[in-house]
Amino acid sequence: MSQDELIAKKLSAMAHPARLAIVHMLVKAGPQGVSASQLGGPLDIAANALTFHLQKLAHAGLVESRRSGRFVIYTAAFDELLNLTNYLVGSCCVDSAEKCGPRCPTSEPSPMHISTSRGEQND
Amino acid sequence: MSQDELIAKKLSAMAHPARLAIVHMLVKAGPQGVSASQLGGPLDIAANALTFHLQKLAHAGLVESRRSGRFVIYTAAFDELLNLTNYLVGSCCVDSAEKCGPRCPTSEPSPMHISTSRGEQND
DNA sequence: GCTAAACTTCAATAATTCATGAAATGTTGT
DNA sequence: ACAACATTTCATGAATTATTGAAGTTTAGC
Repeated sequence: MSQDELIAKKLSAMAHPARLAIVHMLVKAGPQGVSASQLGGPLDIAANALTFHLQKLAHAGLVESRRSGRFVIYTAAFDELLNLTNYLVGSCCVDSAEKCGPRCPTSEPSPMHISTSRGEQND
Repeated sequence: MSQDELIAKKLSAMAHPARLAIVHMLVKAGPQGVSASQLGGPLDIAANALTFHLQKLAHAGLVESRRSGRFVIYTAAFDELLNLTNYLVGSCCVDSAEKCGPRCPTSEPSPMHISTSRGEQND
């Protein structure tokens, strides 16, 4: 899977209002995570639909899950999310830096520039 | 259109390898932009397919176009892209900041936090 | 073991998206 | 006006994605 295909898959996973809201809740919640039912309640998503969406996000590597009693706790995959955002604007105007204005995201070092130790995912 | 729907639309627009490659080329090119044929050539996309993809991106507000002679020059909508990336990780662990680690993207101010003067888009 | 709760799987349908070929539009130069 | 180039529009079919209802699995408590 090419880099672009991998990134497109992640974007595609988030390109749905329900899933975006899920990711947002998980990002807000931080590393402690949120159980599936805690997500489904406020967002008003049926249980099976919730599973569908969470699996899509998990398959794209954007969320992780662990079991805790009868609950399944989901957490955002922060590294992957940061990778993603960095990719989107991380190479602004490399072909013509001198023509880019002061708001260019690469004009000053950003804390977004992190590297993970993960290899490429093989579907 | 809700905030989530608007963001989902933008993500959806980029959730395709060809469109992602287009955005990447435009971001790399900076404000000067690139003509449609200059995009289509290297990416090996048929002219009509290219139009399809560019329109999807334009409709999501991620690219802008202007005519220059017989060419149509496309540029990335940098503000919108930055808005987008900021949205994705901009509210990390607001519900439990103390439990988030040092890599939390909100743990130090980021140059990504910009505000635009644009109102909400009404489709 | 039984029951309820939390979650997942399955199956069918509806809706959207993408690729392709053919035709049309707009622009430049002769 | 004409020819060539750049881009867009239109129409079709294939493929993917989302929604819904029903049934199945795992865990905790009695």
